[in-house]
Amino acid sequence: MLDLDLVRKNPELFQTACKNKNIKLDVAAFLKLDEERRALMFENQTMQAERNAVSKKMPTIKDKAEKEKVITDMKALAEKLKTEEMKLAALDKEWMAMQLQLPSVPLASVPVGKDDTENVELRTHGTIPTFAFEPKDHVELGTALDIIDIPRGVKIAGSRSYFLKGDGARLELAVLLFTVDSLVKKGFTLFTPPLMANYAAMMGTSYFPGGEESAYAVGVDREPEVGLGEKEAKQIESDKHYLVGTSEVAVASYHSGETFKASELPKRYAGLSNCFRREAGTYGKDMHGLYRIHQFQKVEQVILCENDPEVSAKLHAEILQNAEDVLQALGLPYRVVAVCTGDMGRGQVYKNDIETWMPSRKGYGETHSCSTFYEFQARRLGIKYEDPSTGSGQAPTKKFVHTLNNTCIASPRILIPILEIHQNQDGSVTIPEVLRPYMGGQSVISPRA
RNA sequence: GGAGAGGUGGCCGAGUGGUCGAUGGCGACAGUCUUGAAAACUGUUAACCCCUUACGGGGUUCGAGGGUUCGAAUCCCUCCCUCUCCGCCA
Repeated sequence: MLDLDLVRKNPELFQTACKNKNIKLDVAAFLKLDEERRALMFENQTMQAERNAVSKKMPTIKDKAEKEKVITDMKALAEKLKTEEMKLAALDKEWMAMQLQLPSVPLASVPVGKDDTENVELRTHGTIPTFAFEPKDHVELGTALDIIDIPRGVKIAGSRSYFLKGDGARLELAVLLFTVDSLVKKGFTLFTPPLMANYAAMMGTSYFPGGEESAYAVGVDREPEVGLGEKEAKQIESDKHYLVGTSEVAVASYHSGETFKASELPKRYAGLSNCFRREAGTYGKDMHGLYRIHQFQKVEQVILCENDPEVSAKLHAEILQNAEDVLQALGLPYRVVAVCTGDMGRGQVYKNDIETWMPSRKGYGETHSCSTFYEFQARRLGIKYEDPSTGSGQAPTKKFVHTLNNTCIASPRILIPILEIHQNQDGSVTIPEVLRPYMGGQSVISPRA
């Protein structure tokens, strides 16, 4: 939820943000509803005030006849209040649904565009490799090396599933651990968070409403046991949890409802987790290999900081650099793009993607996503801090923190460029030097004899 | 899975139908005293929302949601969560 006062005073600002972010919302219609709601609230509160006043007097009324009359009157009032409250509840529901659609306003520097084709390249790093031989793609390489097994993954878990095997699984762990260590050295606190989250966390991080189709829901009726019939498992509404698509959901929610002292900020957090994505609506897209799959592992950076655009901008640059440091250490060429309005989320005010060169795609593929939210998530999550700049004497003003997050590494997608770029003519893959300590000193993955 | 206990303000903990947003304690903040500190004493200490330019007024919140009632922290129902013991288990 946004600062509604801001929306009320600058409707056109938010209408433009809706347009640029491809969000279908009539801000004027929302504000009209907002006004109706407030008017009805005022009416109801006036009735409630009367009821309360009379209730307070009630014990002092001794006269029987008078008491009878008051009770009769109050009965009528209670009746009326009840119907009005039902009206308000209906209005509230509609209001909340619209309110959650409201986007944050992108910074002025964000390019306006309709989708990822209109993202703007900011800079590139590294040299795009050329091969003296016909390079293989990661699936060919991985299959020949017996480190990736997609057909059997599909056999067990359906399309977009895979096994990493042997040195492939070890390579993944090595990349993750190397990344974790690099962040820990920079002062980040590592988390292994819950992989299941409730609605509040999904909503608080602004994945819901809107992203329900992308998340797996768990909390199923156990009755239709396997083998007893193909009756569809029913989801128990009250017991429902969602498999997280990123540890950001849990890590950013970690402090929900809490208030920091300013001296405790910023928080530099890193989450290591499996990530689950239904990839609904991507049928037929990126079907080859390990690019777009349902389950992966990711090291995510999450920052909570003061409500100051300069501070969060600085931290945005910092976590972007952290990811770049990892890519550079792995010897992977990449580029950084400014994500345009149409390709950014509802809550984000600024976003960069890092795209890593993938020979088999003959282009850059998205591997990282670095977002600044300002207070959008913090408002939903209720994360505040005491602003020290409050004049001395009285209670400090509480402000919402700014939140940011960025991928530091996501696997197996990152294995695509690692395998493809570091492949050798004989089908072996040279392990990047920084990963070797995590693989017992091994320097190359070779075909088995 | 079986049995039991419990969820009240920043924390602890009273409160079982009515002037209760809630006694008391702790903590925090401010002041008095003190060279300073401690102690002692005094005072102030919730969040969110609505009306109002403001002063101020009002509403909601005692795990959540429903119900009974003129009136609910208190009675009834459902759910969620926490804790203890037993069982099972990585």
